[in-house]
Amino acid sequence: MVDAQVARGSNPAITVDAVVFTIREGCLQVLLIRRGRPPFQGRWALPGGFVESSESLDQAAARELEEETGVSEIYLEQLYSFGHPDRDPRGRVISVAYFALVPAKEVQPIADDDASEVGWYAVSGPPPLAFDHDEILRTATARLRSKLEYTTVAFQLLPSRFTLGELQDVYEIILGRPLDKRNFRRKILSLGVLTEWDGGRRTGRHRPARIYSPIPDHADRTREKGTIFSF
Amino acid sequence: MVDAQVARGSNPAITVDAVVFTIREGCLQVLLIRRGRPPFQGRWALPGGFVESSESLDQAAARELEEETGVSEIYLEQLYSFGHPDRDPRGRVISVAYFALVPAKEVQPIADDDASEVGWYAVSGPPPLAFDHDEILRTATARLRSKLEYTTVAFQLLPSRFTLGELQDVYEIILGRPLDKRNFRRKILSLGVLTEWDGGRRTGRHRPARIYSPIPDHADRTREKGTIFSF
DNA sequence: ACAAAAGTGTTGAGAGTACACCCATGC
DNA sequence: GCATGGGTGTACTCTCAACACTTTTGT
Repeated sequence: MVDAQVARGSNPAITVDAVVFTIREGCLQVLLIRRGRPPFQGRWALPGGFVESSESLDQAAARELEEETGVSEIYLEQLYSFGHPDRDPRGRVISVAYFALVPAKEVQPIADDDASEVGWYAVSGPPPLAFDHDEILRTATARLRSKLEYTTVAFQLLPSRFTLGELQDVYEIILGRPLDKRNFRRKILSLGVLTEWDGGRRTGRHRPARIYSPIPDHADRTREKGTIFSF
Repeated sequence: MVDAQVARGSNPAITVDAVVFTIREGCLQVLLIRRGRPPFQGRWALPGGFVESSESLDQAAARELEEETGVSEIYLEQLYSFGHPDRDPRGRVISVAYFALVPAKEVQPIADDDASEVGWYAVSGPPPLAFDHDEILRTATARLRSKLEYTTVAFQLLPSRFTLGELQDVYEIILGRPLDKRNFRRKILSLGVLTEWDGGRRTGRHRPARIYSPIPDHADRTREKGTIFSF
């Protein structure tokens, strides 16, 4: 964030903030940066920044995200806009929040000049956050849980190839409860959006697992009627 | 809209635009105003205006809506933010769109100085709209259809007391297909959010109908698991 | 051999869907 | 008496939920 932009003109400033989720260390985590300047200097905050004049909101969010994570082509969707008049002590700042899902292994957070530190934190116990970012985080978490049940966004938290066991882990972590393995597999496979990859099995300490990947043109299914999932 | 606000400072201007739906003349209609000044002078547009410095986005939307309709306490929810750099020919303007539902009989649109005319138009065949308001309208219509199926927002399109026949008409109009009367009534009543009003029946040309109203603390049910409706 | 994750079917309950007739009133 | 919307029940289908054991590998 650049302070100079806040006060210019009579119009509010517009920022784009991103809630970037991943699954790491067995829990749902969110990407935070430590602020290098006031206000809230030293406080953790969601990555974000001002919208530039030639870019759309989606482009601004994608650019910010690429700056913080080095990754483009990640799942990104607009979440909600936050505009309480006193949410930023510097003046009127409206934040258009986005919500992103990344596979943990493909992302190495990058600290830039505004952010002295970058890190992943468990959503269940985040540090105190700057501005109203705790509210934004709660909103995003609720949206993620909700979308798990009627879309296939969860695939975005995994690499392009994964086993059904890994996928089930993602669901169980986010929903916070165990799921029945047989019902889970039957339902996922019946969606017809996964194909078995015949390049091998996931080898490990135990019985090798089949590897699946989303079918090529699979844009995350949203519900046409009824829920896709209701575990 | 006030032109002067667009260009001030380097920040984008922020507007709040509202997609106000109602059921009228047997179809889903939207409130439009005819623009009294350029750009798009004479073109129909969604009601809206700039956010004032001391108000939140929700408050700005509610204020604009009250100015256009004379009604407060209407159902209003944030829809989406639109920010393509060239969506407004005057310069960078970001619109936070809201979505509102009103009972037709309780609203008498009011023309103000910026709007030479105000009127209801069928969503199925609206006139050409200013800016990207056709995209906003499509987004809002999709959201309304979607929310019909897992919430009870449809109640907001009717007065506080209504018959099940009137409610079914609302669903059929918005979803665009006939519903089975027996299944509809069973499902709505099984939600337990309506109470029969014992002050009388809806008398008319035919057999008098029972009158219901939402139970007092009924905040529109969102789904806990599964869909509430899947007709 | 044993520990650990992979993989596989069936049954019962509940929700959704389809479907047809009588009732009460105004005209 | 007739036209019109109000009001009611049942049978079939399909999806969801609960539940336990065998297989395959690494160590």
